[in-house]
Amino acid sequence: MNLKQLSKMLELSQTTVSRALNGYPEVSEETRRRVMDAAKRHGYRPNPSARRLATGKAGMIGYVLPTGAAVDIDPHFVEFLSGLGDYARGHELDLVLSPADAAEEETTYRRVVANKQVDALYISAPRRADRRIALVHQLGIPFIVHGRSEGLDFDYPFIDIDNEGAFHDATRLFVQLGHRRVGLINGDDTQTFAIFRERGVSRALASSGLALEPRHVRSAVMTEENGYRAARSLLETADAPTAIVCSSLHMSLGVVRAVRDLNLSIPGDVSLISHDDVFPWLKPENFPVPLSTTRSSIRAAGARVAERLAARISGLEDGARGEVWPVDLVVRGSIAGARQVV
Amino acid sequence: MNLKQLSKMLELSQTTVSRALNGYPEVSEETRRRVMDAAKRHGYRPNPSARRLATGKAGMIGYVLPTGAAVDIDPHFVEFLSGLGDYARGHELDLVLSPADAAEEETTYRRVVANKQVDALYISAPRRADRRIALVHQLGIPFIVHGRSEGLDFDYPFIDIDNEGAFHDATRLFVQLGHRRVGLINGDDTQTFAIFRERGVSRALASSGLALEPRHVRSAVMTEENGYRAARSLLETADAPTAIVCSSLHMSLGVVRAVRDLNLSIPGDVSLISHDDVFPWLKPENFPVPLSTTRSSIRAAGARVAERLAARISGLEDGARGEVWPVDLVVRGSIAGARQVV
DNA sequence: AGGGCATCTCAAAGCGCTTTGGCTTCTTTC
DNA sequence: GAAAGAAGCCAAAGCGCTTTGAGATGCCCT
Repeated sequence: MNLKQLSKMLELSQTTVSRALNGYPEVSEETRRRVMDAAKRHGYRPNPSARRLATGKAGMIGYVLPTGAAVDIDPHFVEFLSGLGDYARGHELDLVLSPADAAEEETTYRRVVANKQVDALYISAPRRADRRIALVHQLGIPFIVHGRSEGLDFDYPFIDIDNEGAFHDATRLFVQLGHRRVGLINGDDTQTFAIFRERGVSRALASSGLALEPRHVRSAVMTEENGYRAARSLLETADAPTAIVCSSLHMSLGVVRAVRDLNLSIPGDVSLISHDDVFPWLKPENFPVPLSTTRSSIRAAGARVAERLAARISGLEDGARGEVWPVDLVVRGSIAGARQVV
Repeated sequence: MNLKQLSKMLELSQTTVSRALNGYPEVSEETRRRVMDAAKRHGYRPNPSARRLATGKAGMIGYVLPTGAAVDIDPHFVEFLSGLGDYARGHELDLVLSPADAAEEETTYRRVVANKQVDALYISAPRRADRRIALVHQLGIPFIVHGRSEGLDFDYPFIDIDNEGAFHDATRLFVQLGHRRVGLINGDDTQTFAIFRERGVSRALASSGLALEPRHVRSAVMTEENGYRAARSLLETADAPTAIVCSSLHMSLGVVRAVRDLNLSIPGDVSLISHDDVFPWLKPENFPVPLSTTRSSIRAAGARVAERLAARISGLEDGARGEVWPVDLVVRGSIAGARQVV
């Protein structure tokens, strides 16, 4: 059943039927009702390919998925996706994933935009002065950044959590508990979120006259293994930190293992606060010692990104508003006062 | 630059240019070369929306993403996706994710197919007599199932790992080591993979005159927390199993925690073999006691699914061939002989 | 009564591609 | 040398929608 048939059936022109269906004002209410009814009764649904060719609108949002033999998609992605889905279903908004490896990323963005495959796209895990943001901004397609990038000479819409604030607060708590040597096990430090987190730790220490020693900082892709390595190398030194802020739960698994391997204990020898993106499959309260965390649901962020993307597509939102979400600091058993205040 | 302009420029008809570009035979080699050159030089790329309207081909593969407030996307998905991406990039094959909650799943499949949004789709995590498979089969769109479903009255193309064989072999090893009470901590037992795994354990026990006691079986969504619960309830009984086969690494994290909480040890009191889908962020060799595993890369499966999907789209593959991949059994420190052979 | 103005409807022109059917021109065959 | 066939190209008709520009129709006002 296509528009032609439907309009013939109604003895109206395609124009009128199309307008009635799409809510244009130049159609009488009666006609509109009649058309709507018939459409519903016959299960008429406009062919998206045709509509798309005519309007240039795709009805989909896009994401260029970084892939590559040496690239692993982060498990955070799956939770973010759950959130996107939460909004997208019920809005008949589909998501197009365009895999691209780093070398062809720009080409892929250009292709996706030039082909009008999607109406809007989002960018995640931005780095400093992220080129993708600049590119997409310049290409003029609606977009939202999940996270932030510094060093760009224009504003752009984003949603991010207060990484700096979170890690600042976590660190301040350590300081209040008497810790003077605080370590940071961070994610990949080319990413903005990691930069902000380090900044938060630094700032909190600084306001108590302390400093974040470079030798107390580690950063790497957030896997259990890297968490283990980082923790070991941090804890095996002479003036090891007595408290650690860690960027992910997966890394924290490694930290816990390292602490145990070194015959130390949490929180007796080392206090630990981890960031928690809220995964269903791994919860900080279920760690051997329940983990204190800075918590922010990445799933909620996904839903919000989808919502704003939809708003931008339909013109309800424009401008470059950035949204920064506060982060909860949840205290559990993994922290204690410093053994001896120096 | 569109076809019209390009053909005008070449002083050829659109027909000829189109044919030259798409490799039809009724174009002279010289003309083809000329066209190809011009196309490349001017960066001409056919508009996919137009092509799509004309041909009905979308150039994308689809996946109906189960979502819902109570539904969490499994982290396995992200690794599978990495695999899909491995193949898809370089083939300019995009993936369309259509989120749908359980109640609307069928509608969504119908919509996706009716709209010709994708040329093929895949289905994962099938259940017994999976209705999605029946639906998609009936709708006549090319598809591949990742996993298998039993109780369907037709054949269909799939790729799956030998879940039964894997868990059979793991269990047989336990039996050979003298274990007589083997427990199973399984994933959601409405899913086929879980059914196969249980079957594998049963069969191995049976061939030694043993039986898989229902009270030694647990099944739930594969999270750390559920692993913990399952292990505790299994190990706190009088005739607790001395060896456990577990369906996922995340669950195994919980098992390890439970064992420790009960002041037991691995492999002293309990031997453990886990299935490992090969996640970059969590590796069995890095468990407190390195975990023996049945190993199969879900990422590789993703790549293979994409490859076969592409083949089916282009008509290189048809029929209902099922592919079953063998699973490695990797022995590490988490298993030992039974303390006392009864 | 007739000009002016809404209001509602329509025919037709795109959107940019593929594909059908037909038309030349050239080669082959007997 | 005519018939047959092949090779190479083209005009035009879709694909199914949106949107432009214009044409009816009815109503009000002077």
